[in-house]
Amino acid sequence: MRRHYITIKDIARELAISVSTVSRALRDAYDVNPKTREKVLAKAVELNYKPNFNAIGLVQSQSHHIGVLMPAITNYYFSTVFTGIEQVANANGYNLIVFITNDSAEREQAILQDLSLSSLDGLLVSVSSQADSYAHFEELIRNGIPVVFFDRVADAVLTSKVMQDDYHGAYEATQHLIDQGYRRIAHLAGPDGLTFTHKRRKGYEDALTNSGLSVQFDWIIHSGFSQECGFEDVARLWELAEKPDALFAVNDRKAIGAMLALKERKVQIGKEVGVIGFTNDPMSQIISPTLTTVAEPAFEIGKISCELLLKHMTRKNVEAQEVILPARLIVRESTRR
Amino acid sequence: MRRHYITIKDIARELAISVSTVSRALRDAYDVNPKTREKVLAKAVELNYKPNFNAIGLVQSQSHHIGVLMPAITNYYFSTVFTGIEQVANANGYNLIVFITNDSAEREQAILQDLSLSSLDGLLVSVSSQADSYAHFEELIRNGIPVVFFDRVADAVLTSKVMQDDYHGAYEATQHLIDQGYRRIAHLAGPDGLTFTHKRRKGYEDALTNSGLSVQFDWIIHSGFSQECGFEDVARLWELAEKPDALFAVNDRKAIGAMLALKERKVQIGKEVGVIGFTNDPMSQIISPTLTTVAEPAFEIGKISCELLLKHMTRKNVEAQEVILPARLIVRESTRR
DNA sequence: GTGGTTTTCGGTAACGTTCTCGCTACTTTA
DNA sequence: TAAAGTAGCGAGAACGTTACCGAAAACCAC
Repeated sequence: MRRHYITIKDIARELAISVSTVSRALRDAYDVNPKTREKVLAKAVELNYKPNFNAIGLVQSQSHHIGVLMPAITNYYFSTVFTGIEQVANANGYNLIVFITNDSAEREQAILQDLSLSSLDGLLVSVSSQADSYAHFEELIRNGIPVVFFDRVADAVLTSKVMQDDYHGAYEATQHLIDQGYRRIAHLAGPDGLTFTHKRRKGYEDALTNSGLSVQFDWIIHSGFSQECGFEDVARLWELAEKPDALFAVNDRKAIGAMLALKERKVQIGKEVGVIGFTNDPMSQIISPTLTTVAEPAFEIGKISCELLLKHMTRKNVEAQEVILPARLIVRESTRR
Repeated sequence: MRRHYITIKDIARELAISVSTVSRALRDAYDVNPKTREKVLAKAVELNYKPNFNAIGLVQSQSHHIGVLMPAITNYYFSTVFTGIEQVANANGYNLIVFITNDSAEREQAILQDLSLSSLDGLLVSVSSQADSYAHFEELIRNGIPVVFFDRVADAVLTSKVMQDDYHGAYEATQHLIDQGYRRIAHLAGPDGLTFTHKRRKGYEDALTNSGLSVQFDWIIHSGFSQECGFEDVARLWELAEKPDALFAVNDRKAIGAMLALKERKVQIGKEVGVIGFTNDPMSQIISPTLTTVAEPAFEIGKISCELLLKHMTRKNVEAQEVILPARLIVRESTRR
């Protein structure tokens, strides 16, 4: 199992100089003659020297690794956020270690439990929807490993957070439905434990009351994020005596599930019942009628999260900040009468 | 930047025993009294000891990291493969380091160039479509770092590969079109450089000739994987004097782009022109008419790739093998007349 | 009891790198 | 021309852990 690679000792021996000098030459050229530096660099290329990050990490107590902990990667939003993270991390010479929780609180706990403090310089997190304890994150931060939350944030933890404008996005979405003449607007909400679930619900409720419409609690259904959940939510709503004439879903997948359920009931989407989602998943342009939605700047969120984390990692005592990026209403056919 | 954590030295000091004993007790209990082992374990929990993987990696010359190098992660196929990889890696105590090439050969080269040999125990790869040189992979393998290819494999490199049955999947897809009575079948093919592009094209061509149909070269268009490419390909095909009456696309996104182009031209999909894709992207069930496709076992491919890599990593001289998983035709509306 | 095993433990080197400090030799200054 | 400064380099310790080997202690059989 043991392998031997070219080390700075090999370079030193071949050039008959000390390892200290080689080490200095390879990094930055202070206290080293330009000529020797050239020689070292040339020899390093010749021998195809690659630094041993374990050794560097050991002596500097850092790893050049950033952790990314999130519920899933098989959907548009998370994979796009991740791509943004990757771009920034890579440009700054950091590698990404990915942990997928499958939206399970136990899994999240287990991952954080096993996490070696020495193997990560920082952590980007979107919490699972059933998470109940955030002690592990606080422990990480206490131990000098910065944590930045994105999208699904843990309010209680004092650190930087990056998210879209959930409240105003939801408000605008609901307002748009009202403007289109819909009056009995239901909300297919997300899991109860998440911050943005509440923000989006609040935006929905405020838009209703500000227009003089009452909030009807049996038109608000909390469930998961999947297409199936949206489908089932409609089934429940359509058992009510007074059915809604519009649906505001917490995300596009749920909205799509809802649309499929409406189609099954031969309900004309748009004309009879308006549907609006959240995310701007590419699917929203594929389904017919095309889905009105609130676009989240996923790629930007990834980039900014990572940039913020790097700031926390390199500078000391950067104070925690909340970055809220604007969400944008995109009107399509599903809310056109 | 320096941090201090609990080490085995701390445990040894508190228990007044040697670090060697602590080290043995924490790993596996040979040469250590069960009682002392218990004491060590208890103290480790009490002090919240976390092993330093840099130090372990340094002395054992391994990292407990597996690299995953792929063109993108923002699509159904790759993100699902990745989830499969993650499941196996995690179950075996390995972390995943992700590299995204954005399907750029230069980017891929740069990543491999910078790769520290000590920071990875193995690598899973899906090559970029413009890749021209595979020397870096061979160098890795020579240096004792196993490489396993999945989906987009590099034929020339002698190592294990995992893929779906591209040839038979394409053959079956084309045969299905023929069985449905389509006769002028075009192929929206993938980039020319990739192995599976050729396999799928071969399957398509063989199915045609075996049914006595001729292969018409202006009905075969090679382009990228995106929806836009599919859209443009149809535009080109519809300029021809003799238009096709069916389209076999190399993947679902392209098929969907093609469907959008057909809809724009008021062509009735299924009835007038059949369309079939490849992948079984969830979008294929959302679009209407729903898209007939060839399902790839993406999750399985991820799992098996990682299992195979682990085998190469742990056992010596495991011989390279090619695993080909069956692809499954799923008939939907887009090929129903 | 004596000699020989076996069990259990500790000392020390090693992994590849950086870091601190001190030394030499050359250059500058008065 | 001597004193002072500076550029360039090397020796050795340190980072946290495992691996190897030898020694002490406990056990066993006769």
